[in-house]
Amino acid sequence: MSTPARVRLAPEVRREQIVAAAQRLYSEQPYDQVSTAALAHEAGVARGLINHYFGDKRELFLEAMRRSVVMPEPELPYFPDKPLDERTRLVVEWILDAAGEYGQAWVNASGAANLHGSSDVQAVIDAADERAARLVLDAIGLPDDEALRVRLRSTAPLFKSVCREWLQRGTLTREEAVSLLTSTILLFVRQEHA
Amino acid sequence: MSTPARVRLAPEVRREQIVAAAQRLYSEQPYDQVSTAALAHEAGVARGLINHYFGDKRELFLEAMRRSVVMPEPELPYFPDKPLDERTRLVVEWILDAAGEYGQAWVNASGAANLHGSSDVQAVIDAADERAARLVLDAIGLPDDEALRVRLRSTAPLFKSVCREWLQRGTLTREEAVSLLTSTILLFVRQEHA
DNA sequence: CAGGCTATTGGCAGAGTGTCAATAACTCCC
DNA sequence: GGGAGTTATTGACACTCTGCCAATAGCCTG
Repeated sequence: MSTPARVRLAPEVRREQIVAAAQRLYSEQPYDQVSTAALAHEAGVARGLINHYFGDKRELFLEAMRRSVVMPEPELPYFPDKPLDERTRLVVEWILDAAGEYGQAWVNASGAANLHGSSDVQAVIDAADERAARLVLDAIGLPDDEALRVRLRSTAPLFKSVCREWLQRGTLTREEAVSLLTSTILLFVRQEHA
Repeated sequence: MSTPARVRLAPEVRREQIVAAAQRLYSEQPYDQVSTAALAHEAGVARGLINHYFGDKRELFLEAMRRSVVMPEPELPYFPDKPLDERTRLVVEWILDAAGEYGQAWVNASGAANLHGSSDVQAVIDAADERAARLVLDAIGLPDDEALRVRLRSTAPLFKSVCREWLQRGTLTREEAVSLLTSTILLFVRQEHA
């Protein structure tokens, strides 16, 4: 055999490998139906290694979630010369397209499933929403103001639920979704001045 | 001792007792940190009884969730003589007050925490949101139209996130929350005609 | 008060989780 | 090229948790 029974990798590489496997499994089954044995098997690794790298099954789950939940980073469109509402519409369209291609993970993670007030899962999602709000604010060309960011991040769950109606249920058209969300954003960022 | 070691109750009573205990525990700890032993102990019951009544630990969790997640039933205000936007505002105020008194559970349950597309938890929340949309539509005095209900239920997560900003983080005032949500509802139910 | 119905229990078997000392892959240096 | 050291990786062990089921004993009815 060309590959020895045991392969030794750089820690970061192995970490990635395990997280990737976790993302794969958790995209098909909920948390408590995925055993550490299954996770280890999918990653092609001994079960103990999961605890070595992540300490905890839950911690690995959170790490996988952090990756799946983040809005795709890159260049949001920016058109300084166009009016605010048009810039906003373009940003919304960009987000919806990204959601469409990028997969369901972002759409499906809109809040805490447990009833617990401050859960670790909620913290992960909050961080992602906060970051998204920052990016959008920047793309629209508004200052990264505390009050503005509060308003924008509270619309993040709305984005996800509207996307669900559009993508998964087909109860809204893309155009309707764009229109509703654009108007909402404008509503939220403008009402600050009132 | 006045109470015998074993007490025999009517099934519905015992069910309630167990669900109530579960609600109590799940409001403090996430799902996978609550053992069936703890649930049974809290309810003052043998562990096996949980499986007898609910079959599954998960099923008990979902039942507890169903109760915590539902918007308080009763009479939403209704003022047929006032204009639409004023009626809407009154309904929004009623909901926010209810959220304020009623506790955090409703606010905290805004979506699925796992990455899994169609989760059982999501189904419970969807049902609650659907029902809430129906109630609100009725209170505002609009017809229970499919298209309208789609729009309204997609705003449910927004209600929850705005309430979180207001109640838990204090980053929005009550008045701001009322104003933002009222405008959003009007936006969503009106844009249908466009 | 006896007998039956069934709510309730306790213990068992299997699966899952975290820990830890032992193992062996890879590197560095001679 | 080979030996020693570093540390990534493993496998087994102890423990907890879950679901199941036959045995038990409240409560009701006659």
